[in-house]
Amino acid sequence: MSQATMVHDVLSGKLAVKDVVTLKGWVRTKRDSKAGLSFINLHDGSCFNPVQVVAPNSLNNYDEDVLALTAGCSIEVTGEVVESPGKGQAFEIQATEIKVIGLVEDPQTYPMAPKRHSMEHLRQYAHLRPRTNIIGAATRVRHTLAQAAHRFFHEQGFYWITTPIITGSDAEGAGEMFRVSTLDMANPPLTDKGEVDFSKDFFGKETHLTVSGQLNVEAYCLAMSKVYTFGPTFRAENSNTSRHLAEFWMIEPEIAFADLNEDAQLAEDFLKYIYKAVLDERADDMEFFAKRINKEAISRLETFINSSFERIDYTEAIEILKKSGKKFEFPVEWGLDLQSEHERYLCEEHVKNPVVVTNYPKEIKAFYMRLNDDNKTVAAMDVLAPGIGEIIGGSQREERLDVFDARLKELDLPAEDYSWYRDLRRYGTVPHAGFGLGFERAVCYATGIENIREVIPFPRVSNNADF
RNA sequence: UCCGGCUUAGCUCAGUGGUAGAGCAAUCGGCUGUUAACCGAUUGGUCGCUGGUUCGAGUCCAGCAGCCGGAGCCA
Repeated sequence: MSQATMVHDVLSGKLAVKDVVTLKGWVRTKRDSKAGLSFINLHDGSCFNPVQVVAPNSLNNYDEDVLALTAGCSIEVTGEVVESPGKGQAFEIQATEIKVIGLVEDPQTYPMAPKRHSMEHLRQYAHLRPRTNIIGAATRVRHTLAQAAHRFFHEQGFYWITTPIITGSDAEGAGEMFRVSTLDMANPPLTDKGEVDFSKDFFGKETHLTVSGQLNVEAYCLAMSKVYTFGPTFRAENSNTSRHLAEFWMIEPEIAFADLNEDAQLAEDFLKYIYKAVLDERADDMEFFAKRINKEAISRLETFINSSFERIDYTEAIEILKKSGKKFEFPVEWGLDLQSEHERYLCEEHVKNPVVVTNYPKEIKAFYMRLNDDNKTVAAMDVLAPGIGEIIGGSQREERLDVFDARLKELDLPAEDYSWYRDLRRYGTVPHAGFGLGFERAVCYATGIENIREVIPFPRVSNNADF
């Protein structure tokens, strides 16, 4: 690939005035001046702002090509970097040559016309929406968060474990699953009992898309000490909200010889690290989000990374909610799970910052969570963020085989389904803990974008797998 | 899955049972080192689909579809 100059190189001042460069990109807007020139705003994804290209009518293809340019056209521009005499940009390109690479077929119906569009409209054009300010900015922030996540773990001595996407385990216990099968659905092989015979299926058993890499990553944790997963996750739940996707990316660190406190500290350090990276590296995009999406987009991240998370025991949280004097739609009672409205009160009104709620009643939490000494609660935590709700769910895992087996029995789960997971408790077991972070929710929090479908390139939700 | 709402021009939306509207975009013209410029004009419609009520339905009713918001589930 040729070392093409990017818009970012020009606007950042990396290039010297009078350097002759060739830029390739897409037209965002064009303004013609009868003074004998046109102004073209060109973007190529390398940064938030487009570069202004000044096209004089002395160009030999000015009338036929330059005047015909509309939003979305792709062009190649050669010209000199100059200081801009106009307001709004320090540098611009004085074009000496403009080549049209691709015109827009019908400017009137081009879906990304230079005007305000609704998010629903952009979603219907998921293949064209990355050309817009907001999706471009969200894409860069998403990238920065992903890179920062890997960098954080790497610097802390974690190993990235790629856990399987297709799972033969029906014990992940985190929700409805998508089946993976090569059987002929119209005419499947049947057992004597008349049920579908999955022993004839591709893997010789029933398989699904993973709902969590946690159980697998625990195995690597109990050998490599500090590990994490970062990959796609699938939930076949018919949940229709701005916070859920059928396909999303999850980050799940797991640390050995650690308890819930260290887990919560890890979550805090991690979130602060990735959000600091966004503030440091994507100032241009964040400025846009603060201006157009959420006025507090930048300030709340600054507050976030400069204050320590409040930690509240579940039992304490119940007391706070009871004493709040607020009228809640759902009851507040020890033993009941916290509802969205309760979580929102805790982090948005009571603390006004992210809050870690710990030690939930065992009845409302998963089988693998470690039983506390009170025999009533488990060492679980939720990190709640204002505006998003639950951004992280984690726990210390039950490492004691006898306690784990008792818990399985209590929940009527067959021990044979957990044979390899039990092995981890039979051979050199150690206390360990981890959490799951919904990556898209983290992107929502960073950008202030409210709907999770805007922060993943091609969202998959029930009834919609277009593109 | 449940509750509520919406569906009218390329887009965003007005529209009181009686001739289909605006802004933006697009096109044309004017003006201008312009900044999602400004001024003027023009083009653009099976009012989501099916049925019903009515002399008459974009408007009222029913069904269906799609989308949006909230809830549940969760990350």
